[in-house]
Amino acid sequence: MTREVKEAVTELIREGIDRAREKEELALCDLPPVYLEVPSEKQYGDLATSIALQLASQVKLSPRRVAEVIVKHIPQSSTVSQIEVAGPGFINFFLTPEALYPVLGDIEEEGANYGRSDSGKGKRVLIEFISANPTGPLTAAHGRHGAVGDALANILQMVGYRVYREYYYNDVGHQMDILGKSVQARYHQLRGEETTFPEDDYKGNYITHIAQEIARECEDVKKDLGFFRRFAEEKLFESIKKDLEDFAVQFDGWVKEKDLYESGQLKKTMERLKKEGHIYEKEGALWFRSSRFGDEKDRVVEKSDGQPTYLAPDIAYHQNKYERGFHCLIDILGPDHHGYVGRLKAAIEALGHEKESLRVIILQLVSLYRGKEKLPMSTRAGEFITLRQVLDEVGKDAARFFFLMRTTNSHLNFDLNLAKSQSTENPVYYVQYAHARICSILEFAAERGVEVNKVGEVDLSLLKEKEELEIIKTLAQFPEVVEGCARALEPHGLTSYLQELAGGLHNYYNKFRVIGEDRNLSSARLILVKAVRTTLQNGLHLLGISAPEKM
RNA sequence: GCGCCCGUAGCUCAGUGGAUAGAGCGGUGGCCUCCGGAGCCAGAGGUCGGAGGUUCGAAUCCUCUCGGGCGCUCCA
Repeated sequence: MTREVKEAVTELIREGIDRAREKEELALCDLPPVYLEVPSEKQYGDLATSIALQLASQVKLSPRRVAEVIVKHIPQSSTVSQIEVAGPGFINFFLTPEALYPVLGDIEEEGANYGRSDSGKGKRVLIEFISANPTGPLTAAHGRHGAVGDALANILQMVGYRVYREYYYNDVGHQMDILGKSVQARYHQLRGEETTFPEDDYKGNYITHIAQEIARECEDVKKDLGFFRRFAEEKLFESIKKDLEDFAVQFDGWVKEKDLYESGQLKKTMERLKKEGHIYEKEGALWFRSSRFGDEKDRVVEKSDGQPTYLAPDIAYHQNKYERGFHCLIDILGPDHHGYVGRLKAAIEALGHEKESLRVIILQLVSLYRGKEKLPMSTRAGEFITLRQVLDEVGKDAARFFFLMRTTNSHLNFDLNLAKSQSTENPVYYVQYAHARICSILEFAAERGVEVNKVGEVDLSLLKEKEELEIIKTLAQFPEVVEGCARALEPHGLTSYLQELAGGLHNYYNKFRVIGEDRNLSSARLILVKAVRTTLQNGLHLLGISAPEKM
């Protein structure tokens, strides 16, 4: 509901309470804040408050009695048509159509900005996601990270944060060595030469493809391990960037581990921790005293062979984020990294930052299905479905919608057959179809010479069908839905909202004609469906999904 | 053994301490002379894994327990 309406109703409730107090019908000392909610079911009205239940014990009356007393003293108003006391003591408000119509004007005026707010107050946020190392192609699981990270960034921008999207990867160290050795061994094998594969080698077909490419294109190059490693990294990164581009996932910055060594950031950060007494030596290794900051035990940051562990550059990286002026960090990590959160938070606290300034989303696993059949997902064994395969098979829009449909902390079952099917079962088409349908209505209006007017030129009070008012109420909720998604760092609320809005439109379309004999009525209804179209567009845009005019 | 996530309709899942726990799909029965049937409508389907507790009120919070997943390394 719009803020204006909510404020008006809240004011009515306060007035009701005040008057009851003056007449000494409520012995009240302390008034808690009055909250309004949108009731779970339509029969309970458009807005409701549980204030009477909260006050009951204080004023020593039954909750229902408190509600009745308050309602008795609420003055008449043009926004509210009916007030009821229901259930254990809820006060339910039914809004007048006149209170709803202004939403249509707001949407027309704000257009692509409908749903925007400034609640983020321009605060700078760095959101880091995917951050897959270039040791193989992006998998379907990375697809979920990409979809969630990108959509979340869009949503946060919409509510007034300044958002920076970043991808971090390790381009030095053990894993990259194994990558180089895997390609090298495969290359020698292709040439029929004797070779040994490293332990834990990467086994995917892409290793062979890279080796073949080297055999084809790099006849005269000196081929030491460094060469294989660099070549593989470059090739894999090219393909990662291409995948992201086709998946419409944007990044503002790329940070590689090597940068942290070369800029001195790693050294600087470690020295600061040492100086402040957060690092100690034991058994030839350097340990970070993370247990002092709530981690379950201390962690090695430099191994006894002098090499840093994975944690060290990661601490330096996060410190670097703060030094660049970001004081609100979001990391999206896989469930295999949840044990990592404690030490990371310990580190940022040791470096003088608020623990709460880092929010970590643990994004649960993706299981791919083809109908009933579960598909294998093992990076090491080289048996996995790549993001590229998903994109080729179901397309960007369906893939993104499916990745976004669930809460981040529950496992996602992704049925490729379902995502691919252009049928009623597939929610992404359901939503897009509503958009295309409205475009088609507008086209029809143009053919018939029905003018598409502005809100001010139309008699909106002709919109009095129950379905029309329901749609307007749904439209009015959009800004709050976006706000809620931002607050919870959960984009999935938007997918269900869009399904609901599309459902309202389809239902309406089947029951009523937008373009009919009555010109004035047609004009009013055109305003309504245009507002639905704008809102669908805005919602889909936030999710990175297209809003096609024809399908 | 310890930590995190999940357990809600046949299936996939929503549900920020509030009302008779919702939606989509599937299954059943209807709706195309009509702006796009990739659509709509109607009815069926539940001991919210289980047991205690907290309070005016618990799917939601706490404790225990059972099932599934993922971690628990001087790996990344």
